Amino acid sequence: MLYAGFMSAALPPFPRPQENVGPLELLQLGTGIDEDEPCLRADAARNRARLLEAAERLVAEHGAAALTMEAVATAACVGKGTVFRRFGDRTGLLAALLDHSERKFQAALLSGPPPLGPGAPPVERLRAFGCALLDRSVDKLELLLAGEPSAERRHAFPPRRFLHQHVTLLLREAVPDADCELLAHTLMAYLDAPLIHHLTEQRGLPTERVRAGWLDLVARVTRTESPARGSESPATEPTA
Amino acid sequence: MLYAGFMSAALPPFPRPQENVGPLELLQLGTGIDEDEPCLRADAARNRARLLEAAERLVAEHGAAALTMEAVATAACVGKGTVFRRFGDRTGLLAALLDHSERKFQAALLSGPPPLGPGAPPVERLRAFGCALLDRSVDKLELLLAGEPSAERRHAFPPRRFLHQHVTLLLREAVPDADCELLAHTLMAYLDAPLIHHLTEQRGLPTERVRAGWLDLVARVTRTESPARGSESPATEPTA
DNA sequence: AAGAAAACTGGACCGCGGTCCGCTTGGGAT
DNA sequence: ATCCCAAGCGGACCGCGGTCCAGTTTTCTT
Repeated sequence: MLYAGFMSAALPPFPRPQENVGPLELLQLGTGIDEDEPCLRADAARNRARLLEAAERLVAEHGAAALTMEAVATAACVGKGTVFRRFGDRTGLLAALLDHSERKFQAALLSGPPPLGPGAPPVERLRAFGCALLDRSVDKLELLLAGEPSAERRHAFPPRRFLHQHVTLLLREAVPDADCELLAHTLMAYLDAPLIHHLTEQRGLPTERVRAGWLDLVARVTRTESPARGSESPATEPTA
Repeated sequence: MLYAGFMSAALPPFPRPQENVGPLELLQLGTGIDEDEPCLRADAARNRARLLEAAERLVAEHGAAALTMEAVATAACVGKGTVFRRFGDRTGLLAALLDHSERKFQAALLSGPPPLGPGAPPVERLRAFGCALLDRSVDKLELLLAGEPSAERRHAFPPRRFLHQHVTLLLREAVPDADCELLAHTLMAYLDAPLIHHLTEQRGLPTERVRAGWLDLVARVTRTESPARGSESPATEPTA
């Protein structure tokens, strides 16, 4: 079954899970996450807050992987159906938990100080982007892993699309005659939470090496030179 | 909860799911998939065959995404427990379905004719590798998507590790002074099934463009020149 | 203030992935 | 031929994600 838009082609479980974005084109310039409940009934808003608070507490207590929708509902003194109506599915709930951090990051990209925000040359912004996203991902790794969308939706998820779009734009400035959309996917893939998790937690690489890998990757992809290269050894690779 | 090895740290559901590889070091030189049941009781072997056949039929009939373990068990006239004992979990069953193709591909890499097999210069082998894997992935896309391991296990799965190792080795020949292990992750990420699915089915890119993207990526990562560049336009990018 | 439509609620319900455990069976050893 | 027991078996069982819908609450209209 193919998808026509963002949400599943099948009819949504309820009138509308509310937590999704509008038409696809919107997020091209928007934040990738719609504004906080534009018009939410008083009780609904209260329940939403309760749910988020409960979820946050449960994650802190038992870890994101162990978070169940039912437990959140119970902890918030609310019916299970309410959780799903509000957040669509487990992924949506986890995404909501990440929303704050997400927005902050997006804001920093769009209007923060350089080199992350506008004002610096594109390659420098790319470098900063990767390092910042790396930091953020390490920070929120548990939520990111637990909240990963299914394979079919992964690349269509608004936050990812937003970041991808950002990278694409920077690349177009840096390497105008390349297929920047594809190249952006490559760069984004390097920063994917499951990969970071694998590298840092399973393989035990120091984050410094991962960061150096990003800088090198940007250099290669944009066919520029690494900053500060040649003075230190080129990553020792204690492979196994 | 962190992982100590390949299978979950928790005790396996049965004595041993049988379908996994041995100790991690083994797959460094092995195929990444253990040999066909080295010693399997007659009835067990028969049931295994039945199960695979039934699964294949069900996938052909209803699609891989709709495949349920229970349905496979029923269709094979076998108890549900047997399916899980044999294949560990849904992912394992799907992996078994892909096993044939997997081995063929691995054999081609290890001992097939160049440029895929040994004998060609590393960069050329990388190019061929990507194109071949791309073809294979497009071919088996449905199974690959349906059988994707969970985020935590994804990069630790034997087939992936094997391919990653292969790319790492080629890269070490091509760019000796780079962090080839990380670079290999980047290259592998470009060939990930969910990304290919997104690009070809959701965004509608022609596979030709995706293939060109691979060749360009290899060129950039290895800091070489694209083959046949300059004659055609550099990927038109009909973005929005 | 009253009535009606829309939004929201909660918990019963379903299907599936995965586990458990008492029973069966295959295939050496004697 | 018989015994024995590890390997295998299967289906009852569990928990969770997700759906449904009859009833409730809020808010809009007049």
